[in-house]
Amino acid sequence: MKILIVEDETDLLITISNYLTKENYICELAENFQKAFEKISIYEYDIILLDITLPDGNGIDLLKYIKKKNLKAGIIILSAKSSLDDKITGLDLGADDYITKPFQLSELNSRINAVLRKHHFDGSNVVQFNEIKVDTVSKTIKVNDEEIIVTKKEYDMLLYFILNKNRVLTKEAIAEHLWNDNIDQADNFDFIYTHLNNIRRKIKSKGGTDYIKTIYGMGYKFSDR
Amino acid sequence: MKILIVEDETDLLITISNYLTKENYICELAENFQKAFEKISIYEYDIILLDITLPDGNGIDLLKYIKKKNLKAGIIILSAKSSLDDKITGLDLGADDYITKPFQLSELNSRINAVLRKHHFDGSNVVQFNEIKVDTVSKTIKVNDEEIIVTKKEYDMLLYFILNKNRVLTKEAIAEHLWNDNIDQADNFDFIYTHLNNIRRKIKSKGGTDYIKTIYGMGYKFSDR
DNA sequence: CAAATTCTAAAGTAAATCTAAAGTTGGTTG
DNA sequence: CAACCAACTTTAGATTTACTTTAGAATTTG
Repeated sequence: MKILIVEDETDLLITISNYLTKENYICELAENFQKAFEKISIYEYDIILLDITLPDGNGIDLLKYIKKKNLKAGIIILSAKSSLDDKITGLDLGADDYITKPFQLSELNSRINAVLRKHHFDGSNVVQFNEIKVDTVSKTIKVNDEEIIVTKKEYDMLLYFILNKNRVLTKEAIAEHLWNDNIDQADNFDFIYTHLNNIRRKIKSKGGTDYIKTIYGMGYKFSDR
Repeated sequence: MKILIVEDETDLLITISNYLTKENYICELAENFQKAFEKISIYEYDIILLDITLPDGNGIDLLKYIKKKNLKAGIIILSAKSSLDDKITGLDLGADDYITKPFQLSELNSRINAVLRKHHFDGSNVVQFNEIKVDTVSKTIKVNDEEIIVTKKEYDMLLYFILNKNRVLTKEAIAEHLWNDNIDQADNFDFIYTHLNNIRRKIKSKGGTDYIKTIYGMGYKFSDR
């Protein structure tokens, strides 16, 4: 899961990023309006953490822009004061949750989980596709009710496939979602092959179907047919 | 075990905290409604000691909030007078016990123990997982009926694992539960490794099984399988 | 201040991730 | 349709990251 953190206090920005990275999220950082705007225009995120007060603009405007562009990201507002006005404005404009600084990182984490559940997982903790079940709390995967032991990257990749079933995903899209932007974009993405192969092997080992169809020259499609 | 003490008389607050810290509880303090509310929204506690009369609000409202959020903390009300009304209201709203000021600290301690026993330990003083027995009164641990000598941190950590068996606990979650909030969140939690290693070594020394499974990149899970 | 506990740091080990290269398949073109 | 190239698959192993273990420094406790 990929998160954009928009926050002008650099210390807090780094603290949040370190914590969420340890919790196995892919994090990208924006310390002002301008950078946040650029990133939002270019990349897709699952969650955006949005500080309202930025040195060069207002987070509310970013929120409006996100909603206008109809982006699928869940939005959690970070606000310095428990200002009821800001809170109401934010939630009215379509933010999914609101957290008042200072906050405990574990609290942020559980709110992120709640928003992800609501937004991307149809309200459940388990994302299922036929005989494959992904438990997003214990971060485990079962095939025909037998657990397969997967690494973080394998887990992320399989979840990304299932959440984007029936859509062709290019290697570039996969790389963009599973790695943050300090990876060299000009590189070839051959390392994806290795992870893909591991997932396919592990699913087959429990008698699962290989739903990951190779679309030659295009990418991959996770699908029944 | 982690305790939140909500009490506006600073002297009493400090006195209780000092005493309970010596009794090996992790204590956090809130001297008004606002702070207590913030802490309750953010952290998990095993016990909350709740003064009803606060300068900026009513403890009963906090109690309602705790019950509404369905928090697992046991609640003991501290009340200045033996006001029967407050007592009945508190217990009706789901408080677990009630103690009237002034009280003996040892009396408070035994009430805390009783609530913990009822709430977390299924009514018993001994929490058991196969060949491992934790006696929560004498705070001793037996493996195959032989005592292992553990330090406070080791005792707390093992009890936390057993009470959260079959759940993956991240290093962050462990740190949050076993240390109070003056620990620097940005830090790495490498010191956990040392305590963990000590627990594993001591359990093995009496022929016990190492139920603490390492989930690489995720955390630890105390489990049979 | 002596002893025990807790934390820090560093060396050792294991696992995950990435790289590279050999093998295979599919599509294109003469 | 045969030959070739590009894209994908698979495997081995190099690199990086995460965890384990140990020793000892710093802190707390009696």
